[in-house]
Order: sequence, then structure tokens, then C-alpha cells
Amino acid sequence: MDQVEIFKALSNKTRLQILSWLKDPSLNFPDQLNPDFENVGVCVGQIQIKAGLSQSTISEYLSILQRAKLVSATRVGQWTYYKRSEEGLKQLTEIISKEL
Amino acid sequence: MDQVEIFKALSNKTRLQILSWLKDPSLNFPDQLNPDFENVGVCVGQIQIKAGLSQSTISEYLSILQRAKLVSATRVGQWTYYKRSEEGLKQLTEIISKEL
DNA sequence: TTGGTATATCGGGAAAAGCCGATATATATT
DNA sequence: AATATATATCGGCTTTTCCCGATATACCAA
Repeated sequence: MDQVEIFKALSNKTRLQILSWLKDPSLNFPDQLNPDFENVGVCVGQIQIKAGLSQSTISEYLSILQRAKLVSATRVGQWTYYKRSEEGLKQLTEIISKEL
Repeated sequence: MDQVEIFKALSNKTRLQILSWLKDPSLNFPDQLNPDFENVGVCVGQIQIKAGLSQSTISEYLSILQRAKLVSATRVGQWTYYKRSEEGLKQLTEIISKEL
């Protein structure tokens, strides 16, 4: 549980937006194709379009968030679906309330 | 209230340590000269010694924490005393619980 | 197998952060 | 005024982050 890594992941406007968007996928990603995306998450392409940055950048950002355990990924066919990891976010709350 | 600025301020091991040390100054800074330091804070020099980085670096780190409203400063004579800004830290908790 | 789509990885240029020593500024003392 | 101490600011070198385009990989469909 590397605190610095978590805070670095959060030190970017786009990555904070992604986390926020993933709080309510049906609201923020109405064009999503997969009907089960509330459970499985949102695919990289949708996030990329919404963020307006390049595909490679968004892919990298998602893996930064994943390494910090703030999101989790599920591969289904040719898509990778990302969703918030409430477990990791709970850990963050604990860090802040106890250690900080 | 720039969230990115706050998280950037927290994205450094030394700065996290400083915040943590300032939770209990009498424990972490036993050599402190000012007897009232529990209220006023800890001076830059003491923090610098404890951190083991250069004076200029620590001075800069403290102003980064201050800009993020995580600490506050009080100048008394030739010393500047820094202490945690519980107000700013409360704001951080709110950001995380509500917006993130 | 061939081609198409989704994502990941690589290489790199530009900007920011990490950290230093030197210097400037503010205050206190003599 | 001169000196000493504490802190802040400046200039610079090194490492990391921000993004990109190009390419590689994985999967699917014909």
C-alpha cells in the first residue's frame, strides 16, 4: 500500500475526472454498448472519447489508476472494462483519517 | 480549492512525513526550543534536520503544503512556525468522501 | 487466413517536480 | 553599523510526468 503512488495517481485532472465519471456510468456514458456496464464497468474507448485525449494516454492513465488500486479491470472479448474499486477507495479514506 | 494541487502536495514521501510528524510535535521534535510550539507549530530548521534534506528544499516543501492549505505558518521573530491546518485537512476528507 | 476493431506498449519531445548550493531578505544582538 | 542566525528565493541539473504518434498484441468475424 504505497501512499505516494496513490496520491500521484490522483494528481492529474483527467484521472480525477475518470474516477468521478465512473461513479455514475449510465449518466456519464450514455453511448455505452454493453448493457451490463453498471456491473462490469466502462470500456477504454468510451472513456477516451469523453476525456478527449489520445487512446494511448487514456490506456496509460487507466493502468496508473489500476496500479494504485483505485479501479479494477475486466477483459471481455476485445474490450477492457474499468470500474471503480470501492475497496481501494476505502483504503484511501483510512489512510487520510488515520495516518495523515 | 484545487484538488489536483492538494494531491500533488501529498505526492511526496517527505511531505507526507512532515504532515505526520506535525500530528505530535512534542514526540517528533523533542529539541524544539520554543515552549509554546504545540500551539504555534514547529520551526523550519527542526523539520529540516529531521527530514535530512537541504534547507531550501524543506522551505519549498513547506510552502507547497501551505499553498495546498494543509499547513499554516506563523512568523515569530526570525522563525517561521508551521503547523497542520486541520481545516484544510477536513476539506480533503470532504473531497474524497463526496467528489471522488 | 485475412482483415477489422480494441487495447496495450514503445519511443520520444516538452513540461514539471525533486533536490541542491548560492544568494537574498528579515530579524536579533552587540 | 556590523555580525549572526533563520528562512526564502534563485539558477540549475537530474529525474519524472504529460501527452503524443507509431507499432504491437489480442480478439473477432468473414
